[in-house]
Amino acid sequence: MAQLDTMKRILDAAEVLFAQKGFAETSLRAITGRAGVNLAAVNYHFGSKDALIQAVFERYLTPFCQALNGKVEELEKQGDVSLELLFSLISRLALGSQDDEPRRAMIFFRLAGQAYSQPQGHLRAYLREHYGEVFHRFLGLLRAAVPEVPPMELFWRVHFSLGAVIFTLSGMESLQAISAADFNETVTATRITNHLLPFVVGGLKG
Amino acid sequence: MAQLDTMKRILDAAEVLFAQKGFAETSLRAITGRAGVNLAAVNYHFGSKDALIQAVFERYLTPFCQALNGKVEELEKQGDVSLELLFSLISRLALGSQDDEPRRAMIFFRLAGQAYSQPQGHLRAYLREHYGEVFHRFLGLLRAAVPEVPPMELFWRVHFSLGAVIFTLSGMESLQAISAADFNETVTATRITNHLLPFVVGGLKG
DNA sequence: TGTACATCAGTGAACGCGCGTTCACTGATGTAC
DNA sequence: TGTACATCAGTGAACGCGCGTTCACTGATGTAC
Repeated sequence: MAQLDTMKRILDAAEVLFAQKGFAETSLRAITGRAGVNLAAVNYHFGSKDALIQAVFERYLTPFCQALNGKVEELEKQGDVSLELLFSLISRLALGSQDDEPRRAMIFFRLAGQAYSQPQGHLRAYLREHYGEVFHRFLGLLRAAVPEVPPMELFWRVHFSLGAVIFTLSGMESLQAISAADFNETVTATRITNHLLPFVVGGLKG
Repeated sequence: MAQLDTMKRILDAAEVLFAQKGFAETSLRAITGRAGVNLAAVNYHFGSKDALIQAVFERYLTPFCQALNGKVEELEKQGDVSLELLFSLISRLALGSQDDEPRRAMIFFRLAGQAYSQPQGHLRAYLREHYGEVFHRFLGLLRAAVPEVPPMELFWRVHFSLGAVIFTLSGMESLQAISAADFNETVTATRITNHLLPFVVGGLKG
């Protein structure tokens, strides 16, 4: 147990447990137990439980948004971008930016769903502040891809799409069970994305 | 304070608070405080907090599903039903089945979202057992309305639609703020539904 | 009609429990002289 | 090279707090004889 990897062990454990059971339902004792570190280590390294939650987001979002930012810049110069291309870009970045399996992406979307549905939303405010700019630039590309949809309508439809994605990837565990029973296809994040793409594209066009 | 309305007062308060802050984050003390009744009254009337949660669902879902059941029966005889008709049916029932404002519907969808994302899902199992049949009959009508979409694809798209609806109505408070800032339109459940309908229809058709 | 008892909605105070956080402490590593 | 001190990751035990639940109790209403 080297010095520096205590933080990493905590982040890894927290990520999994937060996704599995939610922020409030996951205790620091559960996290430190899973990570094999001392209870007080969380407060020592992160300061508080809230700060730990934020750190979990940061570790995923920062590389993702950096990659997205680069791609957006590229596409802005290029012009004339299709909806399909934009969404396959997002899904490739979300699923593949990490070098481990897409389980990370699933975890992340579960977290995002929770962050979004937290009513007081200090976490949402934080995300908006740090990653809002990339989001707006992406929205610009989107607007150009479907010029026939008025801005307000597009705002709504992007939100609906976000809902479909987050809701689906949040509940993958239960979908796993249902899908395996009714059709014998195992559920993976990649496969879900393949189903999602035509739905979202169809929905955005109306 | 008559005898029987203590239960109603508790249910009313719980409904609002659960929707506002979530199940786990809402304490019995907050509920009974808002309802103006004694803390112990919840356990006296409902047995436990979990049972109270279930009762809140029942009070909304039972009349809704009864109404839906009747309509489905009607449409099954009729045959040749369009997607648009099916979804406007659902939205009319969800928004209008109660005699008070559609705030109830918003609350309900918020609750549904939470129930769905609870991983252990005893509540989900309960809902499935009690209201699963109506859902399956409705799904049959849906299948007939878009025969060109294969069953598995439809399964996924229905799930995506559910996600869009629940996610959106769950987060209405925050959307309220964003929408009011960017476009000056106040957000109501009815208005959201009008935006949702073309999105869902478009998405289902692919 | 009057008395004894049962039922039931509601109450106030306390229970034990798990939570996030704090604090005094240890022991290893680095730095100054 | 040796000693004194500072820094820092990590620890174990305890803290107070809010939670869901329980329990003995009250007081009103209904019922039997």
